[in-house]
Amino acid sequence: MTTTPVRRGRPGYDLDRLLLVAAQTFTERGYDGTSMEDLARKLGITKSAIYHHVSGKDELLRLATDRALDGLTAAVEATAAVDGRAIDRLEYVVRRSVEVLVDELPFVTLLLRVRGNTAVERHAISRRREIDHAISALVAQAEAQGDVRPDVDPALTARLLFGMVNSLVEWYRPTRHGAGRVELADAICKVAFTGLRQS
Amino acid sequence: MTTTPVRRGRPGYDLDRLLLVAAQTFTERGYDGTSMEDLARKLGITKSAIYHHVSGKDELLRLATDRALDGLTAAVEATAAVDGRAIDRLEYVVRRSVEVLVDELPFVTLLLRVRGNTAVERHAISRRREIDHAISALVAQAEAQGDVRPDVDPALTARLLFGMVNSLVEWYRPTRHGAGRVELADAICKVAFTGLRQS
DNA sequence: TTATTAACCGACCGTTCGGTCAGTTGGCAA
DNA sequence: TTGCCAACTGACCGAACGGTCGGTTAATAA
Repeated sequence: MTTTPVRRGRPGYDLDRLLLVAAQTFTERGYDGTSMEDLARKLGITKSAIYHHVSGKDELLRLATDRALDGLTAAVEATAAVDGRAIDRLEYVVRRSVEVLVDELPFVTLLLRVRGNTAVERHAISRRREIDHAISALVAQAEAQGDVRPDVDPALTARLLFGMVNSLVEWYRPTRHGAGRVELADAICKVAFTGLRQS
Repeated sequence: MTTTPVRRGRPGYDLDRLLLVAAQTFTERGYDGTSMEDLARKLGITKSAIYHHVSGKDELLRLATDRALDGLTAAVEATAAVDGRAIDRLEYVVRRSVEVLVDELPFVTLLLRVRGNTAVERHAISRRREIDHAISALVAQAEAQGDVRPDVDPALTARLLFGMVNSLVEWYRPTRHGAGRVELADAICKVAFTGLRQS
């Protein structure tokens, strides 16, 4: 059981609330387009107060992207525990990924915008690449087992699949309390695995 | 037959070359992350020389995104001339879109990163929305004709389809002279229309 | 040769940026 | 009621930003 740590001193923002606002604003205005003043104004505190919580702007980015990556990594790792054919594990990781995208939308959206111009961004991209490789290997395995179409390169298939899944951050807007999360995953799996054509 | 317009005065960069470097750099470092000095350095000219060609940074963005939008709009409009069922026109517009994405990669990539924080960005998003609506209507029509699966909302289907298509800008890197453009469109159509599952 | 024209240079301006620092505020435990 | 400590403030700094301007360079047309 998790006990709330004893909060001492003057109450105010904790890191979680700060991170959420930072991730949302970085996504909305872009990392470079967001000034520390912008964040401070949204939080209702001064710029220098932010430096009480983090060492600088790039630590905000690091913590926010790490949060998304931790969720996605957990989704991929949970897949290993699923038994069955590779294609079943693939569908499972798609469903888990959709859940993470919805639950951690501001952080995953930010992650998917990162391009690798700073050390923090390169670290995030490196972690993303590991996840992509794991999924790509899963697709290749499913193809070797005869469950994925053999006429398309598995690496390309994996990219198209997660191109579709990740596009979620471009248009999905949360309804109250993540309603329809499962229905969304259902629809994505239907279209991705059996195609949009009526057969 | 197009005649090259008579170039007078001191030779140097023209708008096209400038736009290409601008689009590439905006994509790589982000619009706000790119300074006019950065562009000047890449072009081998001074910052002020850029202002001879354009009125300011945001005009560079406008011209670059317009170029992508003109290509995509042309792809959608060409679809109207195709006869046959709606699903055939849908496949046609996917293929034409892939061509545009490949041919105008730096400009389309930039367009897909734009978020709507300035007037120029909002204009680009507005034009994009028109294109999205046209494609969404096409999917709805194909579903009404019984050629697209009826168990997924057509608007969602359209988003997933072009989520997949547009993801191309995230991983596609040009081979010399656009080789494999058709094969790429083939693979995307296969996966999108009939699914990645071997049936 | 000369006029015309496009392309370009370098110094400069006001503003905003990320970040620093010495001090102040306020809730809680003892 | 006192002492502690996390949370926060406001003034400030050097650097980088987008943009301006008056003048210069190098091609072509006449």
